[in-house]
Parts: sequence; C-alpha cells; structure tokens
Amino acid sequence: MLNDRKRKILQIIIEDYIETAEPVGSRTIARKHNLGLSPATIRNEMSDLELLGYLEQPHTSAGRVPSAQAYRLYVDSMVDSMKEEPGVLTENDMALINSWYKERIRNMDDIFKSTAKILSRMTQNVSLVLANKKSTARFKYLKFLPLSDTRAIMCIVTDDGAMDNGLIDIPAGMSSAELDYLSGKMSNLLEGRRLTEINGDLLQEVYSAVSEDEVMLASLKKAISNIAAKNSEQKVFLGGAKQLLNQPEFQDVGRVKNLLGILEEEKVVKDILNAGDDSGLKVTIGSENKFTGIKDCSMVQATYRLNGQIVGTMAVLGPTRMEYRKVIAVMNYLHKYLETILKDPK
Amino acid sequence: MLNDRKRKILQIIIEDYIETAEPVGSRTIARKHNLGLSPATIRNEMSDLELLGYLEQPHTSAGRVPSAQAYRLYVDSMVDSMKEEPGVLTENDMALINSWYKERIRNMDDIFKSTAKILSRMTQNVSLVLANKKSTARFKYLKFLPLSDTRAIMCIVTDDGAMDNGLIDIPAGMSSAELDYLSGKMSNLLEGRRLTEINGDLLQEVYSAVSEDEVMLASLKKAISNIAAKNSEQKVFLGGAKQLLNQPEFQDVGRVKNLLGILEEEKVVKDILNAGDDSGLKVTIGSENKFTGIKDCSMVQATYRLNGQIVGTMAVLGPTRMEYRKVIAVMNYLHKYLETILKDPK
DNA sequence: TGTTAGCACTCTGTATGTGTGAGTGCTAAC
DNA sequence: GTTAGCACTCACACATACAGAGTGCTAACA
Repeated sequence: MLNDRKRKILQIIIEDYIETAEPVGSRTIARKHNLGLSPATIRNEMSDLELLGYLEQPHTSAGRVPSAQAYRLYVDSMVDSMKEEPGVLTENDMALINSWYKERIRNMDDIFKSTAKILSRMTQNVSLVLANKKSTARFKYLKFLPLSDTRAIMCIVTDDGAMDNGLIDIPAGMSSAELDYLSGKMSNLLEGRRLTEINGDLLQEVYSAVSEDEVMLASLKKAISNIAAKNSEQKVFLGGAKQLLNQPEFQDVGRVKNLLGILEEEKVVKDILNAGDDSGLKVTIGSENKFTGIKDCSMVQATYRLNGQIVGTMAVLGPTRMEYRKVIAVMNYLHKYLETILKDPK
Repeated sequence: MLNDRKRKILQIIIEDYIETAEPVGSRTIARKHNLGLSPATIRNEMSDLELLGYLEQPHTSAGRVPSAQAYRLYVDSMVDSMKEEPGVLTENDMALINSWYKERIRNMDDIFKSTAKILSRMTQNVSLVLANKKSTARFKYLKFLPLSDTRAIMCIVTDDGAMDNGLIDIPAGMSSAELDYLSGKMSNLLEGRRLTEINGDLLQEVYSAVSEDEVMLASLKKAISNIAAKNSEQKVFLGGAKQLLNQPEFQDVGRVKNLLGILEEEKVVKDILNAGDDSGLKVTIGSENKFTGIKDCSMVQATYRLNGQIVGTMAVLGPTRMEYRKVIAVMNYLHKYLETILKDPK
C-alpha cells in the first residue's frame, strides 16, 4: 500500500532517527541522501506518511519521528530477510562472541551469565536471560550417604545425568547396609517418575513399604520437595542496566527509575519473559507490550531449545528507537551458537 | 576539643542536612530549634566550625554542609552508644524484618537474597551482600554413583555436612562393586584434607594406588578442581539500585551511570566488600573509601560469622549524606538476627 | 567578653524577553 | 507531479532583571 518512494523515505527517516535520536526534517533527508528530490517533495510525502500513521510530529516545527507502526513495518520487512544471513555482524563481532564464551564457560550458569553480558555489550541495551530448569527430568535412583549417627545425605540421580541432594535424619544406629537396602528398594519403586510427581503421598506409600520411622519420612518429604522446587525454578540473569543511561531517552531520571524498578523485581521479569510465545524471534514494539512500565520500550526476544524442549529465553530491552538491525543480528547469531553449545557442552 | 554548643550546632546541621539535602543556614537553625541563640551567634559558631574543617560552603551565600570529618565525628559518637540498643528501629520495623525472613527462607541463597532486599528497602540505599563459601571444609569421603556404562557421578562429602558432585568418566564395564572399592580406598587416603589441598598431584598419587585408567583420572582431576573452585567462590547479592534514584545527589545521570557501572562488575564489588576488615561494624565515609568510583559515597559494612568463621559481609552504600543512624540500627539488628539464624537454620 | 541587631554584599534560581535556526504548510509557477 | 518561495511556528540559547537566602562585618548592648 506504500509506493516505493514512500517506503524508501520512511526507511531513511527510521534509520536516521535510530542513529541520531533527533526528529528528522525534509531538508536533512534531501541533503544527506541523493534521492533526486527537493525538500518540498519530500515534505509532501512525509505529510502523507503522517496521515497514514507512520510518522509523528513532536510539535509543529520539528522534524518527524517514526511511529510504532513504522517500526513494525520496518522490522517485519527485515526479520525474514535476515533469517539466514549474519546480518550486520562483522567477522570481528563474531570472533569476539566466540572467544567470550570460550573463556568463561564452566557450567550452565556461566553460559547464561555470559549470554546476558554479551547481549548487553553488543546491543548497548538491557539484556534479560531466563534459564528454565529441566522439570521434565525423570527419577533414576537415590542413594543415602551416611554423615553421622543420625544424619545422612540423600542423593537423587535423574535420567538426564543431573544430581541433587538434601540432608535427612535417619534413625540412630541404622547401619550403612540398611541404608543401602532402603535406598535400593525405594529406587526401584520410584524409577521413571517425574520429580514433580513425587509428592508427599507417593513418598509415604513407597516409604511405608520399607520402613516405619516417622522422623526419617518427614525429612525425606521435606528434602524431596525442596529439590523439586529447586528444579522447577527459573533463574534470571540481567545485564547492562548501565547502558540504558547512554540512551538519550533515558536521560530523564524518572524513566530510569521506572525501568530499574521493574528489572529489580525478579518475578516481574520472569512474567515478561514467560509471556513471549516460543516461536523463534519475536519483536514487541512500544505499546504492543502488555506489561505496564515497558510500554514505551521495545523488546526483541528469542527462545532456545534443546531437543525440542525450551531451555531458556533471552531478550534485549530498550527504547523503541532501538537498533533493530543489529539487535536482531546478534540474537540470531547467539541463538544458533547457543543451541550448538547446549547440544554438546564439551 | 569542641565545646558543647558547637557540638550541638554541628549535630543539628548534620541531621538537618541529612534530612533535607539542602545547605543549612544560620537562620533556619535558629527558627527550627529552640537554642535561645540568635542567627548571628550561630553564624559565628558556624564560621568557627568551618575553620576547624567540620563544615563546607558550596558557595559564598549558601548555607553550610557537613564535611566528611563532621560525619566521622557524628558516626563515631553514635556507633558506641548504639551497640546494645535497638536504636531508632521501631517495633514495626523489627516485626517487618522478622516476617520477611520467615516467609522466604528455603536455603542459604534465600537468606542472602532476603538480606539484600531488606537492607535496601529499610535504608533506601543500595545494599551489597557477599556470601563466602566455606573453603575451610575438610574432605570426609567420596562415593561414585553409576550413571551409565561409562559415566558416574562423584559425590564428595565434607565434614560440615555439605555435599558436592561432578560428572566423571569411568572405564567401560567397571562394576558397581569395583567403584565402591575404589571410592573406599580413595576416601581413606584423602580423609581430613582440605578441599583446596586436593590438587592434581595429590590426586594422581592417591589414584595411582588404586587404579590405572587415565581417562578416569583426568575427569576426576577436572571434577575436583571444579568443586574446589565452586567452593572458594564468593557470591554477590545486590539490592535497591533503584532507591539511589530517589536521592537528590543521584539526579545527575552521569553519577548514576558511574555507580551502576561499578555495581555491575561483580569482581569490583567483591573487591570492595573483601577490603573491609572483619571487625564488627565499619563505616567508611567519602574519600576514606579506597576504591575510585565510590569516593563520593559512604558505606556501612558488617561481617557476620558462624563459629568464628566469616560467612559473609553485608553493606549499605549510598551518598555521604546517609541516614547513618537508621542504617546502623538496621545493620546491628540484622547482624544479630542473622547470626542467630545461621547458628540454627531450622 | 559574649551576644545581638543592622546592613551591605554575594550568589543562586526563576522569570522574562529576544533572537536564531530548523522545520512546516501553503501557494503559485514550472 | 515537482519545486521555489514565503510566511509562520516553535524550541532553544542567551541575556537581563529580580527575589530570596545566606554571609561577614561592625557597632551597640548586657
């Protein structure tokens, strides 16, 4: 519905505004870009674009600023074409990312932490990374490791090779052999269950088949529910709140406070990240955001998976005047990179 | 060296300035406080106080502002008298703190997290909490839990009842009994050692007494060094960066950026917190801080211990114009409260 | 000798006015 | 359909004026 010339002019305005954060005027466009058009003509086109809802005027005699609708068009026309190309990422950028990861990966947490840092550094915006915990893991077996006369450590091994443990009370005088017998029996009865299934009732049932000690049962229940809770917990990693302050739209302290308040509430951040559906890359612009407090921001979000299962979500949050091109390029690259790493964490 | 009247006037100026963040003038003092003195007299005293280094003038015709030296005097005379009293904490405050902790303690991390949150909420400043890991724990025994034909989980139990684990490769076809034999032998040889002592060489020595498989040895080394690293790692919890923006001294975005930059660098925060000696409550005012970037801030810091050993450090960081009285009261209270909780984490 | 009233002086913050520059919309000519 | 010209608008920068709060100094007072 937009002819080529309008489209071209709109793109110039968007990119100019993204770069300078200043309203763009017709003269500026004519001067900077060799369109073969006079400012007056451009003015007419801009007037049309404003009527169509793509441009806004802060006040009568300022240049014009892209509307959310304009960004939407801009992003949509870009995302598809960028699916397979590295986009604007330079070799240098990619090398930087690679080495960054290489240096500091010791465990999963490090991966997420590094991702948050890289994202914010490369995009000059706030980054949010949500790590899901594998709540679908299945119980494999458990083992008691004696600690003292009345205490032992319960180790639970799941089928994904992970391990959790908790402290439990045992009847005084119980021998190591007895503990092994107990754990063997219980393991048999629980094998294959999801951790989340193993609630108090099931545990009671299984336990009463092998022992009667109430104290031990109670501590078992507590330890396992703790482990289950820990396993279904999501963890949030943030990066680059500082970068925000470099953006002209956040020179206003009130706005910074607002956003910082949101970022500090872990629960809110989780809600925001969980709200994104899980279909590849998603860009939410301005008031498209459902959460009050970030309605004047844009967010680019991607979900990464391992064997079809969602492992986490990463997002970049910043002003609507965001370098979408760069952000999307970085996200695409990280997305691929992460799914490779996660598949084989060496 | 200061007579009572000077001392009194200085205190009034400090507290007034802490409350209003505005330079305090002689008239204001005379009006607000019934000292029985005219502004002129107060002016004379203030002039003296300035000469003595306790007051500063932003410019000729402004009121006066306390110097770092003044805060020093103020804090010193306060800390001692507050050791045993609840200070300015209301019953309400204390009840709030208690319930806050009660609600969300599941593990150690939660304790630290809550502490950071409470500190920042109650003091309206940034809070930093450093959690030490027990690096002095001694090895008790280890155990291998088979996972697959070629992999097992190594569990290490230490004398403080904690447990760590890591994934290791085992020779294909090794039986469970063989693994038990191996772990029993190694446990005997390593018992009583500090985790940090168990380096590659020692491990090689111990291991070669029981087996020859190189692959397993390599993965053992790696797993144990990972565990040792994790155990000596310190963890940082922050809270209330948002609160800073409520302080008039942080209306300047540049200053916020500066501080935020520091807080985002985990390493720097660790350095700052580790620098504090371990003697109870410590207040560092302005340029007393050795770290560039917080030289215009004050910090109140306390170290908490369990059985004589340092478990962590908590601190409140804010402008030199800080509500020392309140901050110190909160810290004192939390300090006592935490040491109780830590002793018996129920 | 310590305290105070009076006064001139200084400096900041706010309000007000003016000029400049960038931008627009409209009209008329090409 | 495009463009030159022109009047108009508005934000911003700058200067000037002014009120308010505070100071230091001096001289008078108890």
